[in-house]
Amino acid sequence: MANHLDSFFAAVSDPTRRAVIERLTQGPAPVSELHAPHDIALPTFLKHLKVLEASGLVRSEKKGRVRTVHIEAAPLAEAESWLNRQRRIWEARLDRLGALAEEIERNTTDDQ
Amino acid sequence: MANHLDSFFAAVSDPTRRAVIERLTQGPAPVSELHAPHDIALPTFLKHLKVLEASGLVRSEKKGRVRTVHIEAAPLAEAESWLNRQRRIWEARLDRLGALAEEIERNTTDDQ
DNA sequence: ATATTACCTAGCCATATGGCTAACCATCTT
DNA sequence: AAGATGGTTAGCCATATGGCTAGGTAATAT
Repeated sequence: MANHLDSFFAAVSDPTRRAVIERLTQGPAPVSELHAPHDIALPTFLKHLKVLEASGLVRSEKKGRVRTVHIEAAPLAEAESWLNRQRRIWEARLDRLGALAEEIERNTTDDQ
Repeated sequence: MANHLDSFFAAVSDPTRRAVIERLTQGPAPVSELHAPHDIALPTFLKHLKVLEASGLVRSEKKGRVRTVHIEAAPLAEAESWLNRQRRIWEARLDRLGALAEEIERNTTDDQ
């Protein structure tokens, strides 16, 4: 039952990891470059990368001594789709409520 | 710097809490009804509700002894927007890459 | 007046998370 | 061959998270 969404949303709930994602939308980058702007120790940063990779949001290959990381679009789209679905259901319900309110309004007016 | 997105994504990274959200898109509900389908103790469930409420995804009012919970749309839209933005940037980059590839293709063909 | 219902608080427990340092490869550079 | 660079592993620590039980309180139903 453990959903993709679990690990995706968890991955993206951390500001450091979101920053990495934002950087990676601009194109792939080696670990050291991704690490540079963040004021935390490298091993700590590597943990974040592992979380991202485990969630499927990111992949990486090592060539020589440098590991290059790139973003993976599918999980992003999946999460977006879930949010979109929820919002649409919610809005549809609001519409029905609106229609109901109008109807009540009409009836009430008729009755008077 | 602590972003709204932090607590939102964290809130939504748990399957129990996502289920609650899904239920609430259908309309408001009292705590006991929200709790019913989940096989966990009430106090545990209440913690989940607190997380949701702290993230701004949900609000509730108590009347008599029953507390009614309803969903709040704004944070949902905000998160969706972040995801959407990332995906669009990423896709735009792919398009540029595609154009570049085409151009290279053209030049290579011309040169031969 | 009592019992039931609906929720809340407190407190315990195990595991997960995000941070660190220290030490260790492995690959380039010089 | 030595040194510097880029990444990795191991292990420690504090706090957060998700679960539980036990024991409230306040409102309604009998």
